[in-house]
Amino acid sequence: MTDGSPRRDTDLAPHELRILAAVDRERSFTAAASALGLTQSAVSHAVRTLEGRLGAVLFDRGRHGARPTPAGERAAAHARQVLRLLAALPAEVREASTGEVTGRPVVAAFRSAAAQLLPAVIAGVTARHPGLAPQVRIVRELGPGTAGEVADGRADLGIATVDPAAGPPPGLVVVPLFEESYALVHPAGHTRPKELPLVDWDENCSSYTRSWWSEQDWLPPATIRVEDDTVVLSLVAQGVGMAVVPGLSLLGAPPGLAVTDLGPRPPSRRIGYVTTPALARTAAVRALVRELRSAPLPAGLAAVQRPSRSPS
Amino acid sequence: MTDGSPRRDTDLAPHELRILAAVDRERSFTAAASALGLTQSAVSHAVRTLEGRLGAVLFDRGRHGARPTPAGERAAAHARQVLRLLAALPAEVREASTGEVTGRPVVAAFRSAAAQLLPAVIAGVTARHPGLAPQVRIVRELGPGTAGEVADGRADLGIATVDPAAGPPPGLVVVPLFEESYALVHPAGHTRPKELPLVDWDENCSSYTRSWWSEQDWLPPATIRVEDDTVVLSLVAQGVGMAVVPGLSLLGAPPGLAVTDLGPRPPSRRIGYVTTPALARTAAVRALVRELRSAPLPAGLAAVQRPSRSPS
DNA sequence: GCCTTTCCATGAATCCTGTTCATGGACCGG
DNA sequence: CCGGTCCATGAACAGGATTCATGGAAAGGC
Repeated sequence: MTDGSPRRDTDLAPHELRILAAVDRERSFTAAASALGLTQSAVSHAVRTLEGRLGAVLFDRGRHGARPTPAGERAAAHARQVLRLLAALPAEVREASTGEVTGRPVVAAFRSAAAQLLPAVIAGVTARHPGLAPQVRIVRELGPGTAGEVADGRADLGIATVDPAAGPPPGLVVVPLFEESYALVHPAGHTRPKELPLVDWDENCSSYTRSWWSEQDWLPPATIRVEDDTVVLSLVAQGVGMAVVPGLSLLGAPPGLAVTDLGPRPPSRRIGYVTTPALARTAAVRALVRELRSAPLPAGLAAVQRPSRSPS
Repeated sequence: MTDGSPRRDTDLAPHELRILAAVDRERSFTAAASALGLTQSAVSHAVRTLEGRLGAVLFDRGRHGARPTPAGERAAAHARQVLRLLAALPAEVREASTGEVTGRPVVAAFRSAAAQLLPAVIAGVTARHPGLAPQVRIVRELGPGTAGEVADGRADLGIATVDPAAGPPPGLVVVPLFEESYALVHPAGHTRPKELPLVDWDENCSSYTRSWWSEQDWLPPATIRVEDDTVVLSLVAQGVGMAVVPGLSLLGAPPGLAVTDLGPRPPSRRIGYVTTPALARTAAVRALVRELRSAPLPAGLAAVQRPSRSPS
């Protein structure tokens, strides 16, 4: 049932996958070639034969370079996933043979998590496994966000906000780890913070706070939208407005801020990790997840009950 | 960034992974070779270079063949995963490029929906996607009903009656599609149908008609309960009683029946589809849902306003 | 013990194919 | 109209995967 494609001769070799990914990223054959240390001709030939084998045009060639078609995008994303898994293999073998955990897993995280959560995790995991050198990749939690990074093979592990209502995206494993409450920040010393405009930022998936807002009789007089939660905080610190921000964003906030609880049932969001089933079994990712679980919680975070594994 | 492990010379090619998997499975170089249509020598060479590249002994060679070491087992398991992922790539590209959807999705539906609603959908979707072969599974809408089939992984898509009051069950997506009115059926030519006993059936979740009944001053003299709506109709056709049935059940009714409207505000129920978030993203399920939406409405059904998608 | 069988190992030869080289064509901006 | 910048293409090259033809080692039969 999973089948359905006519058996082609050969399957795609790693270097072909790499070419695919490079062209997709660089949007140009020549750029991809030089990025890979190859000739433009090699890339051209490779893409050509690939397209023949897959029976689809993968890139629209034009004067402006090579734009991936929908098929090309899918192919490149899939290729990156395969490459990622492939890259994990040597480390796996090494771990099984010498018991040593190695590798350079890429962790994608949104800014505040990378800043407040990951340092302890990275420190802990490298202390435990000297051969492990995690790479952190900061990604805005917009659109596909960190989960998209994992899905597209650009990361092994993603730290993401988890919407418990939405099911996991296909092919990904999502596990909630922490629950994080939002709090009200306003300029220290301001007498009536509620009369200030609300400062919000793009990444703040307002769905987490929406239900809370709907229960309030208070509506902010205006909304200022900025790019980043750090900008939010500095604006608030300068007295421009107030904001409702999650706990992680508050850590490392500039001075001049006052924080007010949002009552007994503040809005909250969940933070967890995202990976693929295959990568979840690798020693490197397991070590990272274990460290994430055992790392000391920053203030404002609460561990989420660990769901017991249901027998399949 | 696309990188992941300390730079080895080359990374493992698919045929090497295949050899790894085959030797692990066959526990013999020669057997693996013949299974792959290769020479024993080729396998030997390949394993040798692999071991060199990975820096670990993968198989214990002995008189009885080749036994995988722990490292070899991990390597083979990982290799199989990579191969599986790799195998999925062509189908994915094909789907994205030609829009050709393949697969054998299972659709669970209650009888009348399967009989009146699905034929057009199946016909339409297979016409549009020759590679798609949906399976219909008729389920009595009792207890967990079609939603239960989806929740238990026995179906990809369920056609269910939707109670707008009840929230969606955890882990499922429920989307209403049609509104269907109930009507009164009675034997054709009967002078006083309201004096006949009411024929009802198990699946008829009376909650949809209850509020209507409570507004009537008319109460049927007796109730006959049967198993199935087709039985209801044939009993009514034989003059045994009258019944209040939804529009879908009326289609394809036996002759000898008269249908009477139940006034300006007849009881009604909603029919929609049920699936999981993950399945909702698959091309097969999406194609089916699209077809459900665009299929011509059988008489007696009205489309439900399509709720707009909230941004994530 | 010898001989046979069944494993895997190994070096040289072969064939395949990925890559480069050296072009050519299409298009855009001065 | 002329560089400049893309990608395409055919022929030549080079590297490596595979085969061929061996050899060594161990186990079982006699």
